[in-house]
Amino acid sequence: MAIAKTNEFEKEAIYLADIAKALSHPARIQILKILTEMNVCMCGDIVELLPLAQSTVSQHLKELKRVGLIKGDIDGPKVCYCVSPESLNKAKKEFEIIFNHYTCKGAKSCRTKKK
Amino acid sequence: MAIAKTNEFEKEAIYLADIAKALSHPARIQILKILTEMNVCMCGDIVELLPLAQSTVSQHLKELKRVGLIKGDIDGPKVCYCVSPESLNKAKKEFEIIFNHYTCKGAKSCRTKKK
DNA sequence: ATCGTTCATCGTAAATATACGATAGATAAA
DNA sequence: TTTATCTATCGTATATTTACGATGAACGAT
Repeated sequence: MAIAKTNEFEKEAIYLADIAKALSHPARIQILKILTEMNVCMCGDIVELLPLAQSTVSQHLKELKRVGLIKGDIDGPKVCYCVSPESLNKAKKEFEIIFNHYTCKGAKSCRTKKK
Repeated sequence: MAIAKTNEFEKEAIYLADIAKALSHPARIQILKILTEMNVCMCGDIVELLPLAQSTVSQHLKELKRVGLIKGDIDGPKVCYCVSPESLNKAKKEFEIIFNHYTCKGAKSCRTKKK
């Protein structure tokens, strides 16, 4: 990537991009779905539901944990995963801000301003 | 990436992940913001507002175009970019579905089911 | 026809992401 | 203590992303 310029952008943009990155793989979207639909949260259960190896699923879980969207409680040899309602709510609100902001104002097409 | 397993996931998850990927870089978040705040849409304007070379900005614009979040109208030697309200709205609704779905149901913590 | 402007694309380099098997650590059960 | 189970991490291979400069294509203006 040559030299990452990540730090030269706006804080809000960096936060949103980071959440979006965590959501940018189908496996991670499905993991979020699984974690809420079943309230069983074991890694092994998820592995059975996805076409991926255990180690790969573990990596995806780690990425979701990194941004705080899920939590993992150690329960003996198992780890019990669940979504974090707080951070999911925060992300929801942040995304609403861009989406609403942009959809409200952005209706004017380029075509209209051709001089 | 070894062999991409992208096609073995659910359709909705693939779509959402793809939109999220397009939003997963601060530059692209800021581009969306710029395109709606100013209704001037030239690539050159955006280049001046971001710490990136023209060719890099062009690549980011291409990615946003790929998923349909923005459109580019050719206007002589210039290209006039603007957001696509329709596809932005669609993305907004899809994200609401996961976020609402997940935040409504997912409140139960792992801790509660320890047997 | 030539020049300047605007933008996309090409070529390339380096960083990240994705995926797997193998292994290690932690705990429950025997 | 030994064994089985569950998960994280390591090492590794390959694909993708990010970034830049250079070049090329399209157009307006001279």
